[in-house]
Amino acid sequence: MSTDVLTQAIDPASDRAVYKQIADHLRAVIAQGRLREGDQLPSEAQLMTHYGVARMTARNALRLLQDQGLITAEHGRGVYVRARPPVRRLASDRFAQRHRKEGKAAFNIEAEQHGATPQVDMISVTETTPPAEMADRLQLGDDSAVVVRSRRYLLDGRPVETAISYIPADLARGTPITDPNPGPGGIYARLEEQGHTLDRFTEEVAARMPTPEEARRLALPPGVPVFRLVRTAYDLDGRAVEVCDTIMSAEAYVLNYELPAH
Amino acid sequence: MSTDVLTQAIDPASDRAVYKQIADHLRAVIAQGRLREGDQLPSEAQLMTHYGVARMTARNALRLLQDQGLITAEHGRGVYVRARPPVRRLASDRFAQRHRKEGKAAFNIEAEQHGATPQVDMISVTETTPPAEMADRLQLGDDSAVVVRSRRYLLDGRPVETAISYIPADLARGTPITDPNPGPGGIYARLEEQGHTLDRFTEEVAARMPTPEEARRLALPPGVPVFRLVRTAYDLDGRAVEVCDTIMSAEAYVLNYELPAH
DNA sequence: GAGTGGTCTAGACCACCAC
DNA sequence: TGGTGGTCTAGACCACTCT
Repeated sequence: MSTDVLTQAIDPASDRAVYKQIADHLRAVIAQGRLREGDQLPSEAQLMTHYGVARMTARNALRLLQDQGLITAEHGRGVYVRARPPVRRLASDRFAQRHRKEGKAAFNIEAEQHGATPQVDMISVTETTPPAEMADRLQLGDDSAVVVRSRRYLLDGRPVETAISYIPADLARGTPITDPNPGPGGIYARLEEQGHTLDRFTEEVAARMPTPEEARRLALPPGVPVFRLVRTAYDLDGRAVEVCDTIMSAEAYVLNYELPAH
Repeated sequence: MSTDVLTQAIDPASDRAVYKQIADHLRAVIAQGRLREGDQLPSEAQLMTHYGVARMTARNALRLLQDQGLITAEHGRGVYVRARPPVRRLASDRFAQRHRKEGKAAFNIEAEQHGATPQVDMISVTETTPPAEMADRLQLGDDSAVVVRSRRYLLDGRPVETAISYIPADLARGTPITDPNPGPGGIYARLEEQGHTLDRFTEEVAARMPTPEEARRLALPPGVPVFRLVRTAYDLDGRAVEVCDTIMSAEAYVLNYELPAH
């Protein structure tokens, strides 16, 4: 029942709030490895009797740890030390031409390297006018038409990222880019076939707490932030040919970049 | 008193918890711009009377928004829509040699571009053995000596990031790198003076919720994640000459990178 | 002193899970 | 059926801020 990890007592004379002291104890137990990933924490009732506090006080302690991403509560089952998903390291060359030429999209290449099964769902393709932010990045007027490709990526059945691509409509019309499945190599391969050889990408990385909608779509537990990664693809003429707005569980990713020193 | 934003009523027949419905209302009010940055939300007492709920229910609604980083509670004053600090965009060329040659450290260059006053405090320099992770990155044994430089950066008096650098001791001994103030151009300029011309950097970007210690050192309000950015500097021989472990308020930064497409 | 949020108590009923 | 967490009530005392 994991009551055996409850060794410390609280100090009622301390200025520190009781629930924070309890959280400190539990955090230390986890940090020391006395409770590991997937292990069950003492129940709220056990915390109440051990520390001699009301239920709200015990719950507040657990909430603190939950907000820090250390534990998850499962209704009717118990509270557990959070199991971290395997981290995916995104290399800075993941969009290199040599990978496209093998006829594979970046996500699939990457999934295979990890021995995971890639999957894409919630695909939609529409044509509309872009949000102002995306129009700016594409160097287009707000009233220009863009093809919007929205989809969600999964690994082994678990959602890991959502992405929305914006492509100027004049580049996409009449090509497989407007199809839900754009074919081998993905839309970058299709753009290059249209004569828009890709030259470089820029990526903007931000991190924040998810909106409720994002938490739902990515099945995120509380206390897990998301990356927002906005990638712009430029062709050899310097024209922005695509902007991709990606939301990823921050827990599941480490982003790798190379910077020249000169 | 901002009671005027309380227009909606809750639906007691709904399956959705009452506190979540209240949070939804308040979130919508903020999203619509009817409450802006710095504006005060209704007090807990006002929420109780308006929605006809107990105090805990009102507090739970506010806590939800706080965990999402939308509001901050100030003891004795009220609850306010969170004011976002100005975002600093970190360019991928910020460690370029041309900047070092102007005799400035990357942080100072960048602060000036934003018209902010840079400052560094909590500086410490010690010599010790590196944590295993850092020893790996430096391609050193665990028992090798490294010089550890720890410091905190502030803009206009507000902390924005902490950084810990690890430099192989044989590169640092007898140089200003072991001084709290390493001189113009920072430690990268000193390393180059020692013949270790920098060739490239790698950066690893992760994001997560801060530890309590990190939240304290960066004065982070609840609901704000941090970036962890680990940069490794390599000289022309391919030797890792420094690893820098940086923790930054994710709210205050957008990271920009350039990726070649070939 | 009045109003605010922070902490804590002692109960209640509910939904979910495992046995 | 019993244990778990989720929600909610109705109070209490406290620390902090502003006037």
